[in-house]
This record gives sequence, structure tokens and C-alpha cells, in this order.
Amino acid sequence: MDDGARARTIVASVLAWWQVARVERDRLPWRSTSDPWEVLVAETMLAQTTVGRVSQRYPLFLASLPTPGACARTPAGEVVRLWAGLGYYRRALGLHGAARAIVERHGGEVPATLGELLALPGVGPYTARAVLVTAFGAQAAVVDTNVGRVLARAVAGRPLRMPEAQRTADTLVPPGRSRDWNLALMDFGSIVCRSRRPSCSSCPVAREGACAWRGGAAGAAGADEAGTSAACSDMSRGDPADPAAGSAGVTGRQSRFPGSDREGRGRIVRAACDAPVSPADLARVAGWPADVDRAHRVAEALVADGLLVCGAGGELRLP
DNA sequence: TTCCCGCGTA
DNA sequence: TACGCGGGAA
Repeated sequence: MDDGARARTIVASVLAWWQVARVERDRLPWRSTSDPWEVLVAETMLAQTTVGRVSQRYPLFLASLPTPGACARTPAGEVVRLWAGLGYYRRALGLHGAARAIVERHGGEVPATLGELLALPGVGPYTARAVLVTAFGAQAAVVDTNVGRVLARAVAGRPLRMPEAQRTADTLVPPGRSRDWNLALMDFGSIVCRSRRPSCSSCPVAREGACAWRGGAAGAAGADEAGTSAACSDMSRGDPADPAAGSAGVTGRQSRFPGSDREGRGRIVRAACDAPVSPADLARVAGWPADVDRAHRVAEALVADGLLVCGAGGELRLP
């Protein structure tokens, strides 16, 4: 099978798989809207936390801030409060900043060009293209980590850097089916072509012999949900190493969360959502009662981020 | 334990 | 190019 034929087979297989798989996910609240602001809010939330959590918070957030204008004239601190529990509070500030930019520069309407979207705070290549495709029906390819993984494994059979991954994705978009295709490919990467224990034995691409990584021997050996995770890179069993490793969008290891600055940041912000935090309470609130210096250092970073402001008495509150 | 997610900054 | 971010989930 040549590359062109394999690409067409992959597109057809993934779309056919999605016609069945989509049913459950179509019930998610953000799948039934093409309103650009609602899409922007959904993508910002989904980029950082899981579907179940976003499902709970998303309707409440939009009920309070249904338009960019409503968000723009709300104090940043109130937007952070509505964000409480989602984490990554700087993204709430980014969304607030984006809303203000949309009002100031675009008359309150989310812009419909890649360049204008990328110029909004907190909006990068993924979010910008997701809005273009989902809200505006653009013929574009959205490359998130799931898509990057599928491209590296099934299409290229080797790691891809981002520019190449984007170009590869661009060539696959079926004309007139941009939204369906992008949703299908992201769901496919999330559900079948997972990072860990990919479901090669039930994969429609492998079944067609169209996977550049697994080749035509679908589920014959090695990487599969039935095996251990180590099987994915077990060369002794004849498996080529996972091409997704080190490919576009793959993030490296993160330091452990318990005991980290991030944990203390989260505790301080959540406390400030309820009431201003006095200097005397700061270390206890941060969870480091014996390390006052550390609590103050982390709090200063939060002020520098614009997530907290320091009052006259040194108390910390939301902006 | 280990992995995971897109963006901004350094 | 590498890291910080806020935890949740496997």
C-alpha cells in the first residue's frame, strides 16, 4: 500500500469508527454549539482538565459569562472564582484578557482568522484552529496531543516535529468534513490510539493493514491493551518503538505534585476565592506552616502573575 | 508511582 | 528548547 492509499484508508477507517463512537460524546454540552465564545471557553477548559470535570463547570461558567462582553466587564477575580476547582488559574486570567481584547479590537465578536485568534492572550495554535474549525467551519487541521500521536504512529510511523505534523494533518482533512474529521481523529487518539496500552487489537486502521507502526499484522504481537505497558517498547518481541515518543506535542515529565509549589499555589488561590488571606495566615493556608519564606515567595509569584493583589494591610485578595 | 494537557515565558 | 502550571486518573 503506498502512502496515498494508506492515508485514504486511515481517513475512511477513522470516520467509520467515529460514526459509532461519536454517539456517547455527542451528548457533551460543548459538542452541540458552534457559538465561537462557547467554543473558546470549552477548548480552554478541555486543554487542562478532564471531560467529566468540564461537563460540570462549563454550563455554570457560561450561564454567568455568556458572551465576551459579559466576561470583559466582570472583574478578573470573579472570573477566577467561576474557575475555582478547574486549576490553572492563569488560564482564567487569559480568558478574561481574551474577552477584553475581543471587545476592544473586534467589537465583541470572536475573530475568525488564525492570526487574530493567535493574538488573543492564552490562545495558541491548538485553541485557535479548534475555534476556526468548530465555530467557523474552516477547512483546517487541529493538532492536539492525541492527533500528534496518531499521525506519528499510523500515518508516518516515525516521530514528527510540529511543523511536519501540522502539514501532515492538513493533507488528511476531507473537503467539507473538517469538523467531523477533526473530532473523529481526536476521539480516535483518545479512545483507541491511546498513549498507554493502545487498542491495536480492536483498531480499524490496523485491521485494514494501514497503520504505519503496526503494519498489516493487526494485533498479532506486542503493543496492545492485553499486554503490559512495557510491551509497547519491547523490542525483544519484535515491536518497533512507539513513534509517538518525542513526537509533536508530547510533554516531558513533570515534578511530583505533592509538596510542590503548584500545590501551595492552588491552596492559596482557593482560599482567596473565599476571603482575603492575611499575612499571618498565609503559611498555614499554603500548607507550609513551618516554611513562611516559601509561602511568601509563592504568594509573590501569584501577585506577579496577576492572580492576587496585595492590599494595604498586606492581605492577599483576588483582583 | 507515572503520565497527562496547551500556552507563555525564559 | 525547556520548564511551570493543578491536580486527576491509570
